[in-house]
Amino acid sequence: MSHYTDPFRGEFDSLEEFADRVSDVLKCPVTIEDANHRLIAYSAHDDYTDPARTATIISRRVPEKVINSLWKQGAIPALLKSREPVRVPPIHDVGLGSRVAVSIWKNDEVIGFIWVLETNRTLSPEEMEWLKLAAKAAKNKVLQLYMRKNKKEERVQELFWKLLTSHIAAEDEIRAHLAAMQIPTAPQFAIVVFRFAADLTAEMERQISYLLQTTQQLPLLLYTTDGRDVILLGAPKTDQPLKELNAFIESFAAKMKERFHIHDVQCGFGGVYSVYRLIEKSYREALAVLALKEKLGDDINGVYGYAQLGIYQFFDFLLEKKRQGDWTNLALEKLQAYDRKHHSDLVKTFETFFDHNENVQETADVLNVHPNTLAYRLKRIADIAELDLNDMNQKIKLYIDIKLAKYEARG
Amino acid sequence: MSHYTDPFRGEFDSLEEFADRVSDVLKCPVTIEDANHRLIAYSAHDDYTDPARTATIISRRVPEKVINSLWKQGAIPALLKSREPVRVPPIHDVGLGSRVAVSIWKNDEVIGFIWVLETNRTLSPEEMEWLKLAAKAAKNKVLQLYMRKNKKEERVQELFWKLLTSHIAAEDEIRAHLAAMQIPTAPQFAIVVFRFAADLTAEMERQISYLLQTTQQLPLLLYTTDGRDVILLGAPKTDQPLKELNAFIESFAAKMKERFHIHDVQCGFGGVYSVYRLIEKSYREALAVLALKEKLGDDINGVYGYAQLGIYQFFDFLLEKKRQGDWTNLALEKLQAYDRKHHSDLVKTFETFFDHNENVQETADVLNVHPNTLAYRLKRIADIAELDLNDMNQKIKLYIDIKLAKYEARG
DNA sequence: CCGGTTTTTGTGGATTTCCACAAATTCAAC
DNA sequence: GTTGAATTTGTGGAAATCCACAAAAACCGG
Repeated sequence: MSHYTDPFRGEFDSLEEFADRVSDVLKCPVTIEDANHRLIAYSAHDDYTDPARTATIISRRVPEKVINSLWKQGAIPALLKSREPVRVPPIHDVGLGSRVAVSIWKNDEVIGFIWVLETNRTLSPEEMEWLKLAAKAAKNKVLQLYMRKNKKEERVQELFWKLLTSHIAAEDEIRAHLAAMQIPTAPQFAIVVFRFAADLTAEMERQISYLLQTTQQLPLLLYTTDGRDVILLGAPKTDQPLKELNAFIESFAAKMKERFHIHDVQCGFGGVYSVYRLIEKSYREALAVLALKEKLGDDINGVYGYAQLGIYQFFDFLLEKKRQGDWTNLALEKLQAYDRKHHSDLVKTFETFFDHNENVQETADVLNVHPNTLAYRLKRIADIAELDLNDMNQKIKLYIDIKLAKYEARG
Repeated sequence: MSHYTDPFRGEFDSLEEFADRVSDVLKCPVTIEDANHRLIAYSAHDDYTDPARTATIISRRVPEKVINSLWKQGAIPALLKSREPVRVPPIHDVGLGSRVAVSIWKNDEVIGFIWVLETNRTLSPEEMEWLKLAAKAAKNKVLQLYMRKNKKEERVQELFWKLLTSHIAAEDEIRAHLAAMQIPTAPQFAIVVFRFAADLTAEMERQISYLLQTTQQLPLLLYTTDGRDVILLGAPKTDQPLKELNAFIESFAAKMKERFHIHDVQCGFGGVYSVYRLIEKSYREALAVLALKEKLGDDINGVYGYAQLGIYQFFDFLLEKKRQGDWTNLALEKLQAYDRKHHSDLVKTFETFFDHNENVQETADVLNVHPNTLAYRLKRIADIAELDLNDMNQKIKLYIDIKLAKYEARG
């Protein structure tokens, strides 16, 4: 291949025009995506496209399950490593026909992809080389798009921070701002905060941003970072927002781990509200979850939502009162005294029992004792602490005091 | 009987001497008690006494069960009504032989009793008249005793109020004061407060005092009144002080009702402590129980001890926070919204379920529904409120918030 | 009034709890 | 060490819970 045969020389008005040109040259449908698999342009006059391409064009982004399978299959990792074109065999599960892709680079960074759908032909090695040229030719156009986006992004971030810090009080004004920036309104939303082990590097930010952009589980309205935190405004769309948020977090964490080998991610989210004025509150609550996780560790493992913190929501408050003095639980003190004297584990037994929803079997398993042993200990606890095991109220108080004591010891 | 045959004329050095005299005249063992059945004097040279009398002399008070049976049998009510001697047939259950008694009066008030044990003879009508004379003759001596007691009583009350209001801080000083007044120290104690419907009348005070003095279930170290409150310093003697206190209260209230027809008695007691400095705290806690009872009514029926208040202990505190704002429970709000819209009772269902210790059967009975209905509703609650029914923590939070809402509505 | 949804009640069976009692084991104090 | 008390484990049967599924009843919007 000699340089004077480059078919992508010259100027193109738009990336659409460019896509059509590539399509003409290779005689295949062509799609151009940005680094986050959002559709930038696609060739128009194509006779055949597979379901995956159709879905991509309709929703202006690559469906998440397609992205997932391309990660699993290895195509995306390969494209992120090398400038060479990659051929992907058909993946029928997700409606992918056979295709060839190449990544678009700027310096050491991938800023987009060109996908060529091999409808009823296979690209020759020479055509593969042409594709590489196409990727180089696309670079500047894609970059321009980036610049424009970044400028807008900056303004959006500024707005987001104003919302997070309650700088705009009037609901109408907030709505006006959001509309001006083309940010859709949502009937309900919550702030989600991911906290990483260390301050975010540019590399990590790119990876996180990539994951967030490609995730379609939870609509994300806004996004920013702060030190080691990533802050999101998520907008659950079902009437079970907590479940949705939890699922999103789990899957995000899992993907961070398996795709980028980043393990140490904590997460919390605040209350789900429908008034934008409460964004700041949701943010505070998300931070409260993270602060509690730091302290309580195991006790609230797997809990991300402020709403699911349960009694821990007001622990700081109770602790304050406890420190003021006049907060005693004689029952607990007696149990502790007994434990100390007889090297027993009554307090822990009770705590575990409640941690496991008063389920005898489960608790006995966790403690490695016979269920009857557990029953015996509970009766013993009732005697020693003068606790009526049929009185939920008293049991709750003891449980809270046990947790509070732990909390106090740490906090 | 002519007046010049009165065998109890003249002076007696002491009540003991007087008792001996009566015993000589009637040829029977004689016991003199004050209005509260405390032993004042008894005749010495008796050949035979029944177990009840022995016990009375040993412990310097009439055993409670003897008093109880004399109330039931009717002797004491009769003695309180009339100045005539009363004959009591043997009550073997409590070791009482046949005896005759007469009350000692001052104006319209009974200030003591003379008991004559009919060992192996029966008093003749004439002797019965002599007994009446004996009662009259005893009056002044008994009164003197009262005066002395009252003076001491005043000083003791003053001390008690100092303790209740934390006017003496040093433990040693408190002990010294108590010792100076012959008040025994106790390893543990708590303040008990009975609150009546209206300010106490002299009449009621006498009745209450009577009951307290004759009660031997719970050792009472100190006693005073304040408006409609009766304040006690009780000293439980077992290692299950709460049970002891509860039993005492139940029995006190029952006796107030059946003997004096006083129904409207509320009661609360504070924490059980072993340091006198904490008397004031226990008092505050007892008052807190009463205040909560006023507000919560049914919710803490049958609860008297501060320790058994459970979560209500910190309800005032939480309410304060709630009123400051930023206290929301979306789960509860959703349930309430659902209830309003569908005229259902999900919130009440959950509350009742927890009130009854998560017992399905019991709750279903109380709500008059099929157990499966309850199960269905709970599942519904879990869906609507996005509540994990296996997570005690979340359930507790919801329960607290439900109670808190009720509490707020009232308080 | 209809048709569909929600709610209540019913049935049956596997599993779990509850309870009382007994045997085995551990612990502590003398 | 021995002894007695406290603790753990075991057994068995009655009762309760859990679960899935189905029929009946109540409710609601058009």
